[in-house]
Amino acid sequence: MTYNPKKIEKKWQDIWEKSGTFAASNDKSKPKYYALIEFPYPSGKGIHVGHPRPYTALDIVARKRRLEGYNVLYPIGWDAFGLPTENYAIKNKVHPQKVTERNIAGVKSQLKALGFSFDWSREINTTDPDYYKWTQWIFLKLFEKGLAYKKEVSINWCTDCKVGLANEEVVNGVCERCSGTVVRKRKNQWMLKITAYAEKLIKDLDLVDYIERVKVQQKNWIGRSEGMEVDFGISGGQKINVYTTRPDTLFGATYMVIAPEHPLIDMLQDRIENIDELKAYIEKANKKSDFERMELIKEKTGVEIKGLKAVNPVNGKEIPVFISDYVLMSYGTGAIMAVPGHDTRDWAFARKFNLPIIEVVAGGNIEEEAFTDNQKGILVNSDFLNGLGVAEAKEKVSDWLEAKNIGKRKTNYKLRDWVFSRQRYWGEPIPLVYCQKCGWVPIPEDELPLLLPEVETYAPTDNGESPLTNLPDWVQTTCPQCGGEGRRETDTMPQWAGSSWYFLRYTDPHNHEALAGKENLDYWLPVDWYNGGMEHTTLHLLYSRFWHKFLYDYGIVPTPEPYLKRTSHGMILGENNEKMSKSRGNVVNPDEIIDAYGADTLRVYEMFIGDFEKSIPWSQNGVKGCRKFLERVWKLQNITAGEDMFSKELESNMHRTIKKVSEDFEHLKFNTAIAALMSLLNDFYSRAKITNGELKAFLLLLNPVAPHITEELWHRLGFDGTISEQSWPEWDEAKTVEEMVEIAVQINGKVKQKITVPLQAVQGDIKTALMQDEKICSAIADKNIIKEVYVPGRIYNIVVK
RNA sequence: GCCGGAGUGGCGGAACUGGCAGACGCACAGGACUUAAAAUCCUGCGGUCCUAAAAGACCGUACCGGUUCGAUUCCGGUCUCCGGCACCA
Repeated sequence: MTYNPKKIEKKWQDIWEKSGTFAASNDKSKPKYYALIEFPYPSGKGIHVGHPRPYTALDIVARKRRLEGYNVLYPIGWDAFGLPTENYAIKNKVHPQKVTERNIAGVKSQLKALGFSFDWSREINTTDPDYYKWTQWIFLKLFEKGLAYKKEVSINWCTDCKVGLANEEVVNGVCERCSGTVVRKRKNQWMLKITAYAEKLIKDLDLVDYIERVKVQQKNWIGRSEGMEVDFGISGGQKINVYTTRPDTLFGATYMVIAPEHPLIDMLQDRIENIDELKAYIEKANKKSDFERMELIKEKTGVEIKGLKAVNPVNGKEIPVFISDYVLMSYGTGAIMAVPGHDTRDWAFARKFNLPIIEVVAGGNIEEEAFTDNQKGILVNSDFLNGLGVAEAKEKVSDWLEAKNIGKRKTNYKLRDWVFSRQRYWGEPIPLVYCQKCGWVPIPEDELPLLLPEVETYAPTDNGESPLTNLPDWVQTTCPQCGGEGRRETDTMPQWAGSSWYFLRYTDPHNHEALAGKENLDYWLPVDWYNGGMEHTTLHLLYSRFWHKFLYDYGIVPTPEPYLKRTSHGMILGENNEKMSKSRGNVVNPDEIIDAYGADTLRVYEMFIGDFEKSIPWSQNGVKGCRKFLERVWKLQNITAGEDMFSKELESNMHRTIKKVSEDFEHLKFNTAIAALMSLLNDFYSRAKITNGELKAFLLLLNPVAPHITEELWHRLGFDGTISEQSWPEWDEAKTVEEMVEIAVQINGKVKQKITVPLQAVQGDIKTALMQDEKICSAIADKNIIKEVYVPGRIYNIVVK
């Protein structure tokens, strides 16, 4: 009779598994619901208590949906390529596949002990050739459409991992994974043209229900801006094309700046008088790492290009041209017109180099700082623009420039193409062959998957090439197109590849003919609810939306967006309020909590701990409190219960709680849902007797959070079947209110008395009652009533003087 | 610097659409049970003042001000913390 979670949890997990309780059905007549969590990386250290938080949240949603009659897909798999496994393999000389298998087994048993209602029959693994065959296949489709291309680019190079990194993987100028120094390195890399989808990736955010901060962060990352490209002529021929979002300030352009890498310098070097000085500056700028560049932000540097003058097209004035590394080659045209009066950076540069600062938008004090407000200002010193506001001036000057054919409107994005090559072993091989005659040629589809070959050492070569280059027999091949000599690509794909489409595979995980069958994709997509970490907003979430959009345009998937709804959870911190990590020694392992208190306790605690969207420190005492709650739930089997209805006394509380829990589960408010269940339980224990109907409803409401104990009690109380095959309780709105309500009586807004009145009472009734109340009468005795406010069911406020 | 989000008891946190601030839980204190402890159950628990006690009064949701019969909630300003971006023209 004592509550022994160890016994009952294992028991029900076995029953669920044997009877396939949570397997998604292929019966497509039922309405579907697709709930998704970010599939875990199988780490050798296993999971900590932070991982189950989002899994439990969507497990609640999935279980509730099943009780509501949906055919639910709640799948799980492994995002198993990646550096930690590879580094372990290098160090211990084990095949990463072996390491991966071992790690998966470990994490799998941890997850199984938590009793999630995953459909394990659809388990996938990104390192499984049957899976990565389709990752490679998608890459070939991208290549076919010209969205994958190889280019020598300056990439972020981690000197420790010896690997190229995407911009998204560089955090504060250092490597996201190992905190190693990141330098710029020129390398031939495969790139994916995510920029081709920049516009759609912003616009289609209107089609989806993502929490606002995710949308905002994605928009900022893509960084759309509208402006103009304008030509400035150069004395002696040639022109410089600049990009600006403030064409209205054209009359205030007093100099120009081009990026150190700008091709114009090479092109015009004969006409440049101080070419040596420029070259010295360029070399210095090149050598700066990103980190140094950031450090030096405050101090502007640059060199004037002697021998060249530019001409401002609106007024024909000659202005000097500089090179400076505050202008980036990778954005816009790599050249700017500088308007020191109305741009902070130009202002600082102009001050340092003693360049004229002209006010063309009145409203600030350009002696003190640049005036950048584009709402309030009025144009001055600007000929035909004088007197206009910034917005009108922009329009007018843009039309003027376009009419004269010296400028055109242009939209730019901060988003860059995705560096897709990694010089590492543990990733999907890129299925292309280089042929002298034919260039890059895809290997035939029927030869996919291109398997990762066996190698002796998994470490990259000293000059930073993939270890696959050490396999001449593998690298040497024939060109699939002409049959001549060919060399295989030795770079592999980044970890983000496999996770960019995994949710598609879940709909049909064993398909050998396609990444998933059309009828399955049509039925299951889009994902109805996807929960994941904020840290993936500009990485995985953006990448997978890009791939999905591409596949949509290709006609493979039925929806323009992969995920209908996206939410995000807060981290669970260590008890010392710091991020959980081995080095801080504050990691809590779920196994220990399950062993000491049970999986249901852990689940309840993680949902009750606080606001789901906020980070929160772990508290061992809080866990104990949740165990205590379940102990009290367990004792419900001793309580005397009668018929199947709700009793008169509890009726409105029952309906209110059903409503609250049902709604709270939909809005990530798991903490208040559980609080409501605790209150209801307290109410149960304050009664002499409760009914079976009340017991059943309570167990059903608690079931998604604490599935094992509720199954067991359902069984012990002799109710029919298992709880998992029941229906979610319904509430009657009319019955959620009490007949008698307590209202607060205020004098001048301060509560002086409380009275209980029928809900339907009108103001007159209450006034009559109040006039008989001693306290109220004495409080207003010698005063005049100025006003009375009655809010039915809430307050009655008497204003006196 | 820019863009988001947040500041409520000793702690985690509640509070509908402007309507009784502090639900629910933790910690703590007192009591019951016990040889004892644990567990369990009951009671109390924002602050200050007043009272023998009860009752009561005032203050209180980061800070300053405003709107309102009434503000944690709305408006203006300030401060602090967290997350993201960071020379993107």
